[in-house]
Amino acid sequence: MTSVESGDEPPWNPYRKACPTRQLLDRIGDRWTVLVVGALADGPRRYTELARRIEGVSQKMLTQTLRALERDGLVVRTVHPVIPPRVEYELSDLGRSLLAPLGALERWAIDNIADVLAAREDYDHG
Amino acid sequence: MTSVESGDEPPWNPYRKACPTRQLLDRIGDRWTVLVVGALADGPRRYTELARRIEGVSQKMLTQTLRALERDGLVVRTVHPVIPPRVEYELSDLGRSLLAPLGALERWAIDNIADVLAAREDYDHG
DNA sequence: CCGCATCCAATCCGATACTG
DNA sequence: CAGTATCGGATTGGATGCGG
Repeated sequence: MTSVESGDEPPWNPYRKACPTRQLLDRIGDRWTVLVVGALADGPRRYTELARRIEGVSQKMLTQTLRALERDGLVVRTVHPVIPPRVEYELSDLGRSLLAPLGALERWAIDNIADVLAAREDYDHG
Repeated sequence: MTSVESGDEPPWNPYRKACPTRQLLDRIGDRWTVLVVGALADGPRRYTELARRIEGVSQKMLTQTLRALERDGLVVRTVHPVIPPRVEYELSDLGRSLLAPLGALERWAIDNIADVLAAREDYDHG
């Protein structure tokens, strides 16, 4: 239990649990968050639309992910009081501002996936 | 740069399991990968040095994360045959190229964490 | 149409003990 | 110093059924 943590470390130190980067990573780290944000990039979508568009997501995880995004102010949920219910989700300004860094990551993935797969092949066989 | 397509869908569709973005997210999605990469940003580090620097990581997870990064060609592991053993880890060129998009994400986190926390507060109390 | 509740299997991960 | 091996609690997440 030797605490290396000196009580006055800067809050952005990524090794502290309360740091922004850590919190963001905890949010986008899960399997679905980034996919949902991406699916909302083009504009508002209905619940069923998202479920159909994001291959493999279960109702449970889609709902859970949308709630978490809504809670963090990244997604706005609008309920239209009609029958049958119509619920639309769209990115907030904050949510849209996340698209740029996410896009950079996607760009990296596309540009470098071949190298990564090749390295994996080498590692497993060599 | 060869594509990894299988079937008729485009390889960059993030909803396909084999897509680069999905694979990258699976890699950086876990709790420790990004922290380890960050801890190696300044140069080579020894195993124990990393363990000490990354607060809260267990031996098991540190080793596991380093192996995964090595397998993907993002980290280079060098064993110096001396007693006691000396093992150094450092980012490869590929690994270093990941620092930019990761940095963009970190900047977003720092710039927007306050808004996220405020939204959370609203959601929980309102 | 939207989404919550429950069950349950799979996985993750920290703790602990041991090794060259 | 730099790991490996194993156990068990905690978490994740899919499947299913129900409710507004």
